[in-house]
Amino acid sequence: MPELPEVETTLRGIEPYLLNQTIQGVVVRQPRLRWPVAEEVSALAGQRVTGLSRRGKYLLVQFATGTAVWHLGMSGSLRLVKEEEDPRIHDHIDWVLESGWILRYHDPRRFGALLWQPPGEQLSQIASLGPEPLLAETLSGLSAESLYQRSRGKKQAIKLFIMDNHTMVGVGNIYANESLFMAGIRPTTAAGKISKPRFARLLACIRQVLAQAIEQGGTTLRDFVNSDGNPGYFAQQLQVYGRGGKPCRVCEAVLYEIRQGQRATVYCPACQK
DNA sequence: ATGCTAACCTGCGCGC
DNA sequence: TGCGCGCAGGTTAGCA
Repeated sequence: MPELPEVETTLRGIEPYLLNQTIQGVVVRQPRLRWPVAEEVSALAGQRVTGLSRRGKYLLVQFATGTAVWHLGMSGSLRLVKEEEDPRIHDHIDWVLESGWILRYHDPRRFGALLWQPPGEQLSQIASLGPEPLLAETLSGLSAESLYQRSRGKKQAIKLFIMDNHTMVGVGNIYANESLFMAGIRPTTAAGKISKPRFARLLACIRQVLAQAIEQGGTTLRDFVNSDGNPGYFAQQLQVYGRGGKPCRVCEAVLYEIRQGQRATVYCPACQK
């Protein structure tokens, strides 16, 4: 479920509850996630959260002894609940805080993960990530120029190219569809055939779509909830995602739905060339 | 390297 | 109503 905006929404929501808090206890009801829940996490009692950040779709929670690295997979969510609230099905992990709040991880499909990164080390999953789309170009190195260079000779469809975490992080299926619509680019076009000006436009659209989605608290299709348990509101602004067969909101043409890389792609045959 | 597929897992909606 | 199928915000391993 969560793409960059949902992870960012989660980060902003949990940060005030977690920063400088001491972990009182950890409960792992189901350790079998995408990878087994890191052993080190169970030993966090007594340790204080010194910082929180996001890298791509990963949430990083820092302690003096290392960093807990959370990924929400397709259906994961983190929320704050009061200590007396009973866990429900698929509530796999609790961090009990000294404040009386519990950070509770819920994930029906269990594609998420909770890993541990020792100080000075970097997990392979983090190390291989491409640039952050919302960082200033001077900091991230992501630019129309870099995308143009990276894509030369590639036959891979542009949609798969921008969803590839080596190209840039955070762009999942919803926002790839939406960004390409906004940019007027057909998702099946070979990345290697996109001109530099079109990459400039596409990158601007990706940034705008992600930023707007963050402002709206993310997109809730089924189960995404923020740290308060509330949905995000960006779904109301989706132009193409989930709208195959319906009329384009701009030109009324019937939106096409196809499959790319086992994922639904929706586009307007008239607006996107 | 590139590019594609299958796989991990649960739940839901649809057609029969 | 019940059952089987296909689909769902992600990522990686493995193959040609």
